[in-house]
Amino acid sequence: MYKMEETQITGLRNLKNKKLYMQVYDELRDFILQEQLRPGDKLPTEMEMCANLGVSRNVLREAIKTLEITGVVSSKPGVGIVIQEFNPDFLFQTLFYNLTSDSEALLEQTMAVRRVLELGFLRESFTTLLPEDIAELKEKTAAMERIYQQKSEMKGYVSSGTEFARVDGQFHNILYRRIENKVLQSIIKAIWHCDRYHKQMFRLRYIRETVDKHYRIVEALERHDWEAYVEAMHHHFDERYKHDDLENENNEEG
Amino acid sequence: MYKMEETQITGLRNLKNKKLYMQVYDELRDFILQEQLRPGDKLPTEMEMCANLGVSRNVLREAIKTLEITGVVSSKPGVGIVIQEFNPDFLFQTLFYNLTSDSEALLEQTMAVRRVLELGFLRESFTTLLPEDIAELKEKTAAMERIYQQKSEMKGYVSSGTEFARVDGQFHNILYRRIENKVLQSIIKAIWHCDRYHKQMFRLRYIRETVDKHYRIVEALERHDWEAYVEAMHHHFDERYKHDDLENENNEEG
DNA sequence: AAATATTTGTCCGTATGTATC
DNA sequence: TGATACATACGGACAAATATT
Repeated sequence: MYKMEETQITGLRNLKNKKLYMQVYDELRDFILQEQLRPGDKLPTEMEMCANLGVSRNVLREAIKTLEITGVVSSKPGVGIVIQEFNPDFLFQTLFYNLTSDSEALLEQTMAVRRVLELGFLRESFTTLLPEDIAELKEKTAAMERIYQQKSEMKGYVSSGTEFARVDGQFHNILYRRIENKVLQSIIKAIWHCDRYHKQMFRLRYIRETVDKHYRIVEALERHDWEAYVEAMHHHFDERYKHDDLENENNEEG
Repeated sequence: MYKMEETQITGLRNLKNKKLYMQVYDELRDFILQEQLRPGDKLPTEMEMCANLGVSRNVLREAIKTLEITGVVSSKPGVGIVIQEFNPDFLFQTLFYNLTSDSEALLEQTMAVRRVLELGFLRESFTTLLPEDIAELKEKTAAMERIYQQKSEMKGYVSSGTEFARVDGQFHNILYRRIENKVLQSIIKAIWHCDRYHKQMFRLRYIRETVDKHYRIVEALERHDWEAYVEAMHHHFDERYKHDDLENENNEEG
């Protein structure tokens, strides 16, 4: 069936300063890669792997459970250990977990990366966007406008900041979704998740400006005007964090 | 000292469909958040936590080891389990791990992201680099040259492709390490981890060209010539995947 | 400097529950 | 129904690393 011996580093304990369960974890990931295991495929049984790697059941399980908790595999009694479809849930979850705990700086660093990425793929975005995408972008901008109206009238009773961030995320997702690049899309998606936690998101003035910026982007795209698109996108990012003065208009929702 | 009882869900086994080590993992993360543990703070000892949570040491360790492998804590014999500074390395590593296991195309998509990121932060790289960094870059290039020499003489018996990738990764890490952006650094690090699996890495001609490109980059930096640096970096990335013709010079090592 | 206590690292054995045939 | 294969969970034991006295 599976021959772990081939890809196995003979003598796992060669790197003696590294802990065993770490080595086993690395080994297992390499094994999955090198055997090109696909979702649905099964790993050897625990006992087999213990024998092949020459480690105890405990050590192996500490590695396997890490794979399971991070979503790489799923193990069931009586069945075995099955490779799972890639699921970014764990990534996002831990990213927020860490970003929310402290470090405002990290959030800004993340935004700097986002800026470079989006601007770097601007031309590809422009050339791959379809008319239906632009229509959808217009729709999303309208949705943003509605959220703004609700917030300004009802003083934040109805729609939350995270709702606005969600639509904002969808907008940028549309911009880059025609580009055949899962990595780019994953990162943009992940970064959007962080964005939800940005305090700016709950300020009325920030929302107003963001909506306007998106109008400008959509207009440029509708005219199919490359220069204007570039300018609108730069405006979108470069003006974003200029307003450090606090307003305290809308501080509902934590 | 630490009072785990307060944040503990009384009766951990209430959610009977969920596996114990999963529950413990969630429990521990909540505990860290709720107690507001900062980097350097210690968790209770394994035995204490076993008692508080009412689980065996094995189950607890499966959760703890997940926290350790994902970089949340670090455990040492005689010391205990210490909260670590947030480090997104693991997240991006698993992100790219999943993406590269999908298909060949994704590897190129990853490189496209890398190109945009590195070129996007080029100016910041240039302005933050110190003389000692440039010296180190020169050193790394010399190391690459040595690997090339070994490979061309011994036909791949000595140094592996992954060894070359490692040095290449170090080179690019140096370029961007002075920029205060952990996210950027993590992505770059993660990407060269993927690079190890790129088939090009085992081709002699590719290595030769790569070494020359790095020479060019170092020279531009030594002259402190911004224009030349930009050109050298563009050359580095844009020429990278032009040679799709196979040579089969050096196909050792899987 | 040396002995001792503390804490994690690693291994073993056993019983239980679940899926498959 | 029974038998088998497999993961889940528990407990005990000793080794190794570190801290403390």
